[in-house]
Formats: sequence, structure tokens, C-alpha cells
Amino acid sequence: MTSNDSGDPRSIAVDQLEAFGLSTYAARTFVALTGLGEGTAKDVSALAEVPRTRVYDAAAELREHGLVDVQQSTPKRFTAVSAETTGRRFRREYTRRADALTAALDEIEPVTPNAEQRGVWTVTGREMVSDRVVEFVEGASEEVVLVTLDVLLTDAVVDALRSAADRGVAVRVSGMDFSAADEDGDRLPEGCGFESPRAWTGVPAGRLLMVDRRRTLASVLVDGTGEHPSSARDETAIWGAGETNSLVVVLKAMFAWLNGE
Amino acid sequence: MTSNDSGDPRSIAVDQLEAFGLSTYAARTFVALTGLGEGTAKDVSALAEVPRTRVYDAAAELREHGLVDVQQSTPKRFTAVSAETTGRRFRREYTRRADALTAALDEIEPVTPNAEQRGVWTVTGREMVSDRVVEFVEGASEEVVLVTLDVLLTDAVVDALRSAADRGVAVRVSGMDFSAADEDGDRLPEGCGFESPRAWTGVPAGRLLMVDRRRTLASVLVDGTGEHPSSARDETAIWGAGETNSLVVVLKAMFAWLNGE
DNA sequence: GTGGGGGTTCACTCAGATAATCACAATAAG
DNA sequence: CTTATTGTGATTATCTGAGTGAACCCCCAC
Repeated sequence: MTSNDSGDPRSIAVDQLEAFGLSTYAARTFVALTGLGEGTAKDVSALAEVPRTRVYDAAAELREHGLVDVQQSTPKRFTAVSAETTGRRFRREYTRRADALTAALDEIEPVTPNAEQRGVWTVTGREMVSDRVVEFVEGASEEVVLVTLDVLLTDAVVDALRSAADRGVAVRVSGMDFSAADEDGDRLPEGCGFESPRAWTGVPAGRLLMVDRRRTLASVLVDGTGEHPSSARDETAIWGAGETNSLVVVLKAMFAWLNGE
Repeated sequence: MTSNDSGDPRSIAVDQLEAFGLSTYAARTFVALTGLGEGTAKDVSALAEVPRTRVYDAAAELREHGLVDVQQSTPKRFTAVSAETTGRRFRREYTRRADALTAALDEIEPVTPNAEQRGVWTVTGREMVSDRVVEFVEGASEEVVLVTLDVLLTDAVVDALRSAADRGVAVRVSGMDFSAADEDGDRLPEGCGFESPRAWTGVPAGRLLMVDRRRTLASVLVDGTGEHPSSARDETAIWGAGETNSLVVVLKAMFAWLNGE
């Protein structure tokens, strides 16, 4: 991200290593050693644009992370672990971190979750919206009603719906576009009515979600300014919680009206 | 790690969030919002030791990461996503990063892996040594011989041994201490002889590994300076590769001698 | 319409960390 | 013994980010 995130595998590797908390010297040294297999400080310095006298510190830093072994000879020789081992190390470390984070946040979370909220919240980004959908579905205790484009029905959302249905929540899903019923009907758990989408033609395409009649979310896909071809930031959603929340009231009425027809 | 890594869940959460690349203001803001459920800049500032004027930047940063939603009103109100969603987000992001890193490094790795290496390399730390053991076992094509303390026979090592055995590698494992045969014999894959440990009494306790008679590793458990109760940095290992490597020659002879008896 | 107060944003300073360079000591080769 | 090369430490420059303060804006009261 900082420098060139071009297709060059070396740049990619350096960027990712920096994201994992390594200094740029350490990252460059490691990439050079991966290419060399084994080498001295001079070799690394020539290949990696790292001052020779700093290769030793970089190697020490990498050794702390278990990514480089060192030969105690003169000149010192360094070697990098394999790509698989590197990935395994970081995957393990950051999975642990995520677990610790979740556990710590769980202790902090207030006992009374946002029961009544006055206003309307906004989210942008397809993944972000999916996260909210999953979060709300996970918190469902009685009923989930979801209307969605099939392209937005990701695996994570389906999993959340299935686990909700498994614990006795009444789950009802319908698609906004026609292909939905054909392709994705079987992905959904049993007992989740997949209704005709005819009623939704003409409605701005996105998602509508209602959970326990106390929490609702509405989103639309906006044709982004043409940056990336319809990728990250192309969905915007609003959501609200609480019996008296204005958005909840509106969407509740909307669902009831569609149901009555 | 920077400040106090005491048992306080708030400190833990802040530390982990910073490890995931957030600024300290963003991390503290998020923790405060998790505790509050919802709040204004003033609320956050009072609870989180963040200057009120910078809560907005912190919230924007968190919004980029999909961790905070904003209410467009005066005063602005902020809310944090749930602990589960937070963990899910970072888990997904950093798993992706690890995958990208592994793929990029794979492209860089030289075709001719360290076939012949003159010297002897050193590794310290139990996890680091286990990583090398796994890496070497994964690279085995014909034969694996491992002598180990049972406490060092972690799941990752067992998995690597099993997958090696599955692809036709001759795997032979024996324990250095007596409990090994009893407790862990069933964890090993079929056809992996688990020999009597009598021959090893008196040998410094640790591991001995030989792969394809071309790569060997030897480690010992050292009673650390008493820092943490026998945890991280209490194993040191040396390893070498290549037919003519001195360590390989020595250990090959050692294994042959023990076999002959 | 005008003045006050709280809320929001922007601009600036300072400190810590890290990149980068240099000087010197230690070692091996000739 | 000399010299080139390697390893270690000290030094400087640069940069990000924490911390602070001032200006702007809007809403409300007067």
C-alpha cells in the first residue's frame, strides 16, 4: 500500500510482512533471503536495498519471529524458513490475537445491549453490510425476514441464517431478482420460505432485513464512481433498533403490507 | 505490550487492536464504544482518555475498517459492532493476508532448495523448533526418523507425520521418556514404529530428527533462566542439510548405531 | 438580527520510532 | 604484517502519530 502494490510478488510479500508488524528492513531482508535461499549480509544488501550494516538487526528481528535461522560463523550466514512455515506462523499468531480480542471485548460488552436507539446508523461497503446482517441474524431470538439480491447472499450470511433456523428462529428469505430462486434456493436451510420475487420488481436493488420486529436494515447497491469495477464500496446501508425507532416502524409496515398482499 | 498488559480486558483489547494496525486513539475509542454500546465524542473522550477533538478521526479510521457506525446528527453518535463481528473481521482479513503472503513467497522461492549446506544453523524457542520439524517432515520424500519427548510431540508435528506417512514416506517415531509409548502411541499414524525408549536414557532430553538421510535436527530443553515457568524460549536446536554436512554425518552414524543394537 | 455556547474540523507542535549513514573494532586472508 | 572484509555501535535525518490549541459552523436564546 505504501509503495507500489503492483503485481510483483516481492512487493506484495513486503507489504504483507509489514502489515504483520515487521519493519521494512526486516520485510525486505526476509524476501531477499527467500529468493536466495541462503546468504550473507552482503548478498542481502545487494539484492534487497537494505544497508549492509542494518541487515544484522533485521535478521535479529526476524529471528525473534522464528522466520530466519542464523549460522554463527564469519561471515554470518542467514536462511529463511519456507513460504508454508511463514504463512503458518502468522496465521497461528493472528488467529490467537483475534481470539484474545474477542474474549476481551466480550468481557467489556455491556449486559444491556442497544435495546432502544433513537436514530439511524449508516454503513458502507459490501463486506461491512454483510457483517451487520450476520451480527443481527445472530442476535435473533424469534423471527428473521430477509429480502436480498442473490449476489449479496454470501456464505457467511447463509451460515448465520442456517444456525438461526437451527436454534428455532423463524427464518424467511426471498430474493429480489429472478435468478435467486433457481440458483440459491438449495443453499438455504429447510423451512426458509423462498418467495416469489415478483412483488419486488422496481424496488431499488439491495437488501431488506427485519429481526424480531425490533431491528431493521435496508441497503442499496450504488454504482460507485467507477473506481474499481463494482467492488468494495458499492453498497450503502442504514439500520436502526428499537420498537419505536423510525426506520423500524417504516420497514415493519412495509413488510406487513407486502405480506398482506 | 507497550503499556500494561495486565489482566484488564480493556488493556488486552487495546493491545490486540493496535497489533491489528489501529492507532492507539482508534483502539481506545473502539474499546470505549464497546463498553458504552453507543455514545458521543464527549462520552468516548471521558471514558477512553482520548482528546475529544480526535475522537472523530479515530471513529473515521474505525469506520474504514467496518468496526464503527456513525449517526449523522449533532452531536454525532457512534456505535461499535459486536465482539464476534470484530473477531470475524480481523480473522478474515489476516487470513487473507497470510494466504497472499504465502502465495507471493512461493513465487519467489528458488527452484533449487538448499540442497547442500556447509554449516550448522541454530533455532531457539519451542514453537520455532516445532516449525522446523514440521517443515522438514513436509519436505520428506522417503524416510523420517524422529526421537522426541512426548511433550514436544504437538498436534502440528503429528499432523505432518501423518500426512507424510499417507504419501508413502517411511515414518519411524520413538519416545525418549517412558510415558510416551503409553499416552501418545495412538495419536500416531499406522505403521510408525514406536520403539522402546530404553536406549535413550541418559541422553540429553529433546528431539532428534533425520529426513531422507540428508537433513537432521537435534534439540535439547534447557532450563531457562527461570523467567517464565518453562515456556517459550526453553528449547534450542541445531540443524543441517546435505549429504556431506557435518551434523548430518554425525547424526546419521548415531541413528545407524542405535539401529544396529 | 445578534450574541453565546457547544460541537466539529483543521492546523500546528512535539516526541518517539525508524530509516539511513558513518566511524570503528574484530577477524580472516594474503 | 598488511589489507580487505565483516560485525557492532554511535549518530543523524526523516517521518509518523500523539497531543494541543485555535478557528469555524450551526443551533438556540435573547
